[in-house]
Amino acid sequence: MTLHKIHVHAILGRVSDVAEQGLLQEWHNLSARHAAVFGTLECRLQERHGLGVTEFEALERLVNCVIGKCRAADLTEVVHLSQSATSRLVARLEREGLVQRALCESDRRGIFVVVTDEGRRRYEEAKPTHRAALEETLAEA
Amino acid sequence: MTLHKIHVHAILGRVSDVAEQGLLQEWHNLSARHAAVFGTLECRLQERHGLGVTEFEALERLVNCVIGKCRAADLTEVVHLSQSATSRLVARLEREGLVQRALCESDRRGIFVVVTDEGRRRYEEAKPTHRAALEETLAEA
DNA sequence: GTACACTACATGCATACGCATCTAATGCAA
DNA sequence: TTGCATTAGATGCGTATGCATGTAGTGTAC
Repeated sequence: MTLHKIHVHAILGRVSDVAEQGLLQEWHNLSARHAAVFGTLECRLQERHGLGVTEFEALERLVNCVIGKCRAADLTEVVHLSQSATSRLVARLEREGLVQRALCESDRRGIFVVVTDEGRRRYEEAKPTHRAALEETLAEA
Repeated sequence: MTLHKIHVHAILGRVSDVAEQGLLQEWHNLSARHAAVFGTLECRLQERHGLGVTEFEALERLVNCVIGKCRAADLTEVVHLSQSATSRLVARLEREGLVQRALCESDRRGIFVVVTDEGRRRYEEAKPTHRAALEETLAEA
């Protein structure tokens, strides 16, 4: 191996190290940022409105549906949770009277999740808290 | 209220709506991005190395300490978990032989968490998987 | 129509989490 | 020194999570 090749290796090594450090930094930023925002949201929504972040996001999705209902599977994408966790999330929301399960006539395996008036009320109540927390935690970076 | 003031209100209303939508979008991007990266990391590290994401990040912190040990509280910041969750994380790592708890002479309330040789080995083994997953999931956005 | 693969959602189970609390060590003040 | 507030970490408890699986409805191939 020539001296030249050794130098090339050393340089390529450093280049990939730099790239790796960049990725690592990006991931740590993302992670820290997410933890800060999610943590604040969870805390504020819980203490002031008795809602978890995922409960709130699910309600938001439902309220923004013109028909006020959507399939359980649609909620799964919104909350970034597993299918089973989403199922239990809907169960919690139903237990608190914020949504109702409705049969889906066109595909009787599925269900519609429907916001109740109480659900809309709780969502609208919590919305300013949610937005304020976002502004506070996202602005600072 | 004059017509002028009504217009100003309408404009300010739209301005704050736009700002709100921007924040919302930013949060949803952050959330989706985090879920994608974390989910992939968790999956790959678990199936190929039997490590969770937080276990890996804790090991990384320990290995990068020149002295190979740090206080339990230091790990809490790295993993973005509660103090109690960190305590149990250390317990899991210890049960698997990847770290050891050591008395901290200067402050006998605290402990040092020390990586074992096995811990270093498992970390170095998993590192390429971790980096590849980061590259894959962070590059695409 | 029957059989079979597939999909939507529910649920048992093991595990990880946060909160509240406990224990032990520290440090400061009277 | 004694007393008390504070801090580091461990742990009991209730809850949320994911995985694997169960149940029921759909759609297709024969």
